[in-house]
Amino acid sequence: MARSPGALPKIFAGTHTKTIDAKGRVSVPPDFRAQFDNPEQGLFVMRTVTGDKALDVFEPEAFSGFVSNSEQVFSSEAMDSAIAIFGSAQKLRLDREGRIVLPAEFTEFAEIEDEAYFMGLGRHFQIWEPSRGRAKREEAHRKTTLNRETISLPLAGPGGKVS
Amino acid sequence: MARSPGALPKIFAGTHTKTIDAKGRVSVPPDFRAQFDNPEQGLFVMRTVTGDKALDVFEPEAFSGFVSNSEQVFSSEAMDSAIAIFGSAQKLRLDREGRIVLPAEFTEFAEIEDEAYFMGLGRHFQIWEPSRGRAKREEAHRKTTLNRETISLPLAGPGGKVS
DNA sequence: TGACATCCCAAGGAATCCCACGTATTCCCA
DNA sequence: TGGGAATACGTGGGATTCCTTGGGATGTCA
Repeated sequence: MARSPGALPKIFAGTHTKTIDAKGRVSVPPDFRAQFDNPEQGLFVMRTVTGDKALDVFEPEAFSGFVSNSEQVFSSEAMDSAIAIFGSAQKLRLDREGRIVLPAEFTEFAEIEDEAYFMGLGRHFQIWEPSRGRAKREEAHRKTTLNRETISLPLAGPGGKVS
Repeated sequence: MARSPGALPKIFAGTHTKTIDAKGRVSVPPDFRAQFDNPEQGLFVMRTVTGDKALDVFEPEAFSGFVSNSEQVFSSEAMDSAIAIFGSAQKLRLDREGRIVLPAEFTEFAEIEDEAYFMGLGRHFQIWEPSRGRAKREEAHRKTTLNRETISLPLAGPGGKVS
């Protein structure tokens, strides 16, 4: 779905805490839903590979970017990343109210119980157990403050648009 | 089979454990079946060549890609690959309920008994003996977490290279 | 003709979808 | 600036669909 020229790229930003009901359903934050190109095509959820107990969530279009990189079916290295990515990912559909059901596999991995913490990360977002997610956010803010001189943040202005 | 421009590529993702009944039948996960272009054309199953005790499963369309890659019939290397791939591959049909019967040759190779562990890998998927498959997945996740800095994960999203 | 494999049909269970209500927020107008 | 109304959001439950599992019937090969 090509964006019209000049339009702003989608951005997932901010954090939202949502409760999980008895059936395991969670409302995806409206702010995030508004960014989806095709809400009816669902979302891909996977366990992060950063060592955190969190879940990465992508739109299908973004997630499909992983496919091209794993063409070499018979290389063990490519196999490992393919298993880590696709083996742990699942496509979730949203109901009419914009809710998803997190499979037990994911809630167990992220140690999520009755609340989910949504955290926007620009092109995609994550889901955390609330206290863990909040702690991560504070820590990241502290680290970035300390290292601000050495890391390069592409804070380019409106001129630096995405390809 | 050219996909219409802009359409999303099919993706096999996630893992599913399925029981094998007394007749040797296994339900292919609905998530996977939904991806098939032509379910009535069956699937190609082969033993992996990665050293794992697992089975690779392809759609006919994807599997036919191996044919062009093995044109040089008279090189001994190509011969070996051709034998490894086509010699061990078998076409399986799905019944009306989406079940397949795994020939003894395959269940013996993968040491599968009464349960099959389906693991999506993007363009195709694999079948494992459950405990072995789960272990593989955990190991792959661990390795990928450790090596995430050196391997290229296109976390950039759609803006990255596919304009 | 017998044994085996494959196909077809039926029923139970579980997950999903859809609809309706209560609440909170926002927008508009006085 | 305050109040009222309309909209959007969250929540819960009921109904429907899908999936799984098992068994029987048909066709095939030895």
